[in-house]
Amino acid sequence: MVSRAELKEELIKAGIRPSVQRLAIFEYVRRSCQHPTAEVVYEALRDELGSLSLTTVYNTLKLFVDAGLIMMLTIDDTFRCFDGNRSNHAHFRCNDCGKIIDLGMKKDFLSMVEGVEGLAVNEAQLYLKGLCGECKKKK
Amino acid sequence: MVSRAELKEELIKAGIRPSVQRLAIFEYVRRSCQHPTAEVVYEALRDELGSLSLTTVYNTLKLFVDAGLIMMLTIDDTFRCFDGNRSNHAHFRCNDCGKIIDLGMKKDFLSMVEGVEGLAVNEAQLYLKGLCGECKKKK
DNA sequence: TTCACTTTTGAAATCATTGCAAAAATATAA
DNA sequence: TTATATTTTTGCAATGATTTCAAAAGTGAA
Repeated sequence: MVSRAELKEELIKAGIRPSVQRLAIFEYVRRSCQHPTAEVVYEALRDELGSLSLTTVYNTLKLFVDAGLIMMLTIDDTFRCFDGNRSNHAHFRCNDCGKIIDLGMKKDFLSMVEGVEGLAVNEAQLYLKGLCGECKKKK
Repeated sequence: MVSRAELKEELIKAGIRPSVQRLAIFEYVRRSCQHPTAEVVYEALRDELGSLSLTTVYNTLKLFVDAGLIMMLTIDDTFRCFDGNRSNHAHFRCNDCGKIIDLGMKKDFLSMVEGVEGLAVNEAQLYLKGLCGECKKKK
């Protein structure tokens, strides 16, 4: 697991001062295997930090996204969630239980897209939707 | 171009009664080469129809999405827009001018994703973001 | 310590979307 | 046709995630 010191270093490298709140939020999102919303991050850290403002969580997550440290997912149109996993991966959302699953993705998947010449692509998100294994069985 | 009669037939086949509003909204989204929001559809059709409610536009677009007739895009996290193009395609959004561009996509792009076994995938959206040709030049 | 700058905070505002119940339109039955 | 049932549309109010804003707290430099 990535140490807190390494995460701190990473923030500094990105030109972000590692305040207590920022480091805690960064750590939480990076280590989470779920895909937390701002609200979830807030609920999880408010006690640990003694005090925390939801506004800070929103601002900080936006700061990280702009710096390219984490990703914002819009796979579910009713809420935004965040992903600290920086490997090349796709996302699957179950339409029944709402679960979001990470899926591996080959590096050259952009070769599947026609017409990218002339565009400067610097972010790619592949969203798959349907039924997960368990929900498929239930039906 | 698809005729109005064909569009009407398509609604009926999907089990949707082709009211005046529904047909107009369906026609608009299907024929648009842009990716209109509910608001844009509303502004475009309110005069043509004499009267129209924004609520109707929202309800109707949802109806079409649920029936699989059109797609809802969440590529821009600040608004939802709709796409009546039913070919297999990806979307690129320019971070500078906000333009959304359709890109062709090969049919077997799912072969690039690992771990889809066991999942029933029935929708896929590939979102690319970056700078379009014009905005790249400007910089 | 003082000063300038950055970060956090909470309350209020925003705004896209939805809920709801009445009105209008349309289909069905008699 | 007329009466009745069902579907669709409408406008307004409510919702709720996200942002704005200005004040308070924290931090680093001199």
